[in-house]
Amino acid sequence: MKIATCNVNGVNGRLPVLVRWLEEEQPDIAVLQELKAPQEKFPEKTIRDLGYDVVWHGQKSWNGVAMLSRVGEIHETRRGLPGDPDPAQSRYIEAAVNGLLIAGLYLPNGNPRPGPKFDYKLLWFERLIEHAADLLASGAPVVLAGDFNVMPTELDVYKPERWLDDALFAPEVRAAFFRLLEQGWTDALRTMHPDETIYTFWDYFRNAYGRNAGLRIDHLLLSPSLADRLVDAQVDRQVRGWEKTSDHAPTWIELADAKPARRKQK
DNA sequence: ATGGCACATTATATGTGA
Repeated sequence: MKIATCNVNGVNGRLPVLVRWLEEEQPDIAVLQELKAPQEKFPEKTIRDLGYDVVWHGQKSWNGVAMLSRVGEIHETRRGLPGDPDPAQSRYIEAAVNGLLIAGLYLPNGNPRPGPKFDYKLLWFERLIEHAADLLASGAPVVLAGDFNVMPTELDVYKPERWLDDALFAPEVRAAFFRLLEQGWTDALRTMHPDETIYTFWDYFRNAYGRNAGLRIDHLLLSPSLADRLVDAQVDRQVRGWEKTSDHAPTWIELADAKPARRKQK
């Protein structure tokens, strides 16, 4: 089963890119971020016509998250984090799909640092860490996927020294990411590619994509039972080269089928 | 330190992103 995350940077403005990617790569489950569309303006019919069930949490102008599935119905379990510091911002959606619990998230950018936006990022991160602990404690097979707006290590940023004061690479933000991982989550991309330079984002300026001046900020984190089923993790970096594309490339994992439950011996 | 680009908005400039 292939599970993908993509920050689409405007679901309507970039709908042709999204449709082409879904047709070519056919992810079984996908989470999307930065819809930049109010609830009533989500292109539901286009997505359903491609064979996907879909739920979404829209917001005018900014943020907005969605989940797509072509492997069975989506059973939404929550939208918004418990104790969300600003419920008006649509940044979290969670659902049971095909035997998995999938969380799609869009962590705040947090720039400029210092400032109220950075404080909000840290607060949101703390709420996520608390909720993630509950998800792990449930024992369910969970995928936490989305745009985390964090480069975890120096390997994840083209010029680390230039990003030290940025909200995406600040020490306290990276520390929060590692506190989350230490609960027992597996960073799927990094686990499959331990030493590789692998990015998920290239900005629109200065030919960043052409120069491979990128960042790895989109992540898929796996609960322990799913980490055992991880067989591949990749970035569809070619999508970043298409016309009118997002500045993020789709990122995905492949999970092996769950082992059937052991039958009792007679 | 700045600005480069691109999205959205009861737009024609501004806020936001990373």
